[in-house]
Amino acid sequence: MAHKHDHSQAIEEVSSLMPSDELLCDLGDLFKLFGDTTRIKILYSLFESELCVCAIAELLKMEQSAISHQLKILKDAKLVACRRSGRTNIYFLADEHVRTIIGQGYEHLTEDRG
Amino acid sequence: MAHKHDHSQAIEEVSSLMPSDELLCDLGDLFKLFGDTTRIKILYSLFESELCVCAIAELLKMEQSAISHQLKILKDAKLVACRRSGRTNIYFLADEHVRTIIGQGYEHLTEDRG
DNA sequence: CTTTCATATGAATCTCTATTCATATGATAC
DNA sequence: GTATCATATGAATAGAGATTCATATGAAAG
Repeated sequence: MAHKHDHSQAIEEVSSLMPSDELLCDLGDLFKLFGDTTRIKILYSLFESELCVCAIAELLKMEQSAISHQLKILKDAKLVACRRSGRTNIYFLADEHVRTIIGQGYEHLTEDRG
Repeated sequence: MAHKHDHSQAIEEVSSLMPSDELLCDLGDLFKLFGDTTRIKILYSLFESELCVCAIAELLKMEQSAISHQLKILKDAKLVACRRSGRTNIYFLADEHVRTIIGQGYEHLTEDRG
């Protein structure tokens, strides 16, 4: 903490531009949702059409329980929502930011460097 | 895995639109980098000016070692880079997508719902 | 060359979290 | 009602990862 060379000026400048700790924390939590391959796959699978739980499980070749747990996380974060249809729960994207955020990441990965 | 109701058609449609497993995995890894408050703060602090390690540590009120570890992760991912200046290492953003991706998350959090 | 400063790094710890297993809930069919 | 299907959920496990501590490296000053 006690450093010898001074950078208090730079720190002051940057400090004044930094968002609140709460917002920065929320930002981290938001991106954490996208930071898991299973959740990314689930979100991507809902890009074009709504799907029931077992369709997603079959598509991703994963257990139904694992998918349900992740869907709950995404639902709590309001990134997906669902509606009942008979015995099945149909999930769909609930936030258009999902597309743009994943799209930006996609661009970053597929874009030629330059 | 063996479900009784059929959704093979929906699965086929979605399957054909899904990116490769490798890309989806890379996407998850990319967002994982933004899914940590410390790394978000580091990246944000580099938005306006380059900074040395101990300036970041002082700014975030964290130990120098913790910052160094996270900077290594960000550097390995090519999101930041650094240059020597005497005894200090000056870090700076190495990828403009950092701004846009964080910006999208910021918009999502601060935008009025509607 | 020795000392000091700035940073990097390896190991250990601790926390967080994704998955699995077992089971509960909720809805339809019979 | 009972049986079956679809989903949700709690507990346990296991793996990943963030921080700390101690120490190593690397550069400049003396």
